[in-house]
Amino acid sequence: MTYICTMYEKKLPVQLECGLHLFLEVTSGKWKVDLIWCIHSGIKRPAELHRRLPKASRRLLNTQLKQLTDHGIIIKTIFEQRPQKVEYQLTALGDTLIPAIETTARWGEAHRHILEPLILKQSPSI
Amino acid sequence: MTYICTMYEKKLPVQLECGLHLFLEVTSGKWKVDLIWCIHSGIKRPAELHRRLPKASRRLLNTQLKQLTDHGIIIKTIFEQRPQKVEYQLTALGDTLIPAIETTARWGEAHRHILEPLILKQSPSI
DNA sequence: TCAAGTATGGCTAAATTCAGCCGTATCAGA
DNA sequence: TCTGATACGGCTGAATTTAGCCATACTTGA
Repeated sequence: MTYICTMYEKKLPVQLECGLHLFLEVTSGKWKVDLIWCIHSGIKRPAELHRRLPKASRRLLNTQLKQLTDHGIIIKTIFEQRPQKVEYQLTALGDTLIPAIETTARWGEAHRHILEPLILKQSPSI
Repeated sequence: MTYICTMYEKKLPVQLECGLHLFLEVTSGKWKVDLIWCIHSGIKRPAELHRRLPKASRRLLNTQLKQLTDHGIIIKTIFEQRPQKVEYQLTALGDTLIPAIETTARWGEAHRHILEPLILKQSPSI
């Protein structure tokens, strides 16, 4: 078995019946939505994205940027100048994702006062 | 360390800055959206839900139903008759989730023709 | 009594995602 | 030449989620 770039060959089938599964397949990943949002906001370069999301490891950001690229959400442009320069931007498909993200984000904000304590409870002790 | 019901005590902090993280925190889970949708459609009892989602193990369905309950999305009613009977239904909060789910599902369906081949590619071989 | 339906959870291992260390390469400026 | 900036990915192990086997307890009907 040969892997590229720490990518994992899926052994269990992916669920794609419902459109929402497609949405989750694209957006699930610790920093993916943040990356989409940053790029949408004009933050284009890898180092710049990492400065904006300092809690993420550069390693994982690269991995997820690669996945978003593979899923057609963003596009990577490599400027073959010296020194090398890279920029990401949303594709047309990525642009269509923005309103959907805004909808779910508004839902979360509207119910944050209820959700936050419930999520943080997570009953760790007995 | 004592756990209940195979629940896992989280060791890494949860991200809740953005409202979308709240949405994902609630909906991420292999069968959660399906469960929400089935319950929304009037399928209320555990065995009935399992028949509708035969590819899911009853074990995992129970776990995710418990999490949805803990997050205030559904409510569990136990009828103390013989034999015991259980019914789930959406809470008021759960009801508000439906339009958000519909939005993302519509996004997925609208772009399925592009997304599906890209997701299935997942370059497993070199 | 035996099967089959209801409901539930303990347990182990597999699958998957994430964290973090370290190494590579190129280029600019002190 | 040393430092720091750009960019990238191999590798290991921890954290987390999911799969699947098996056991429990109750009730109804054959």
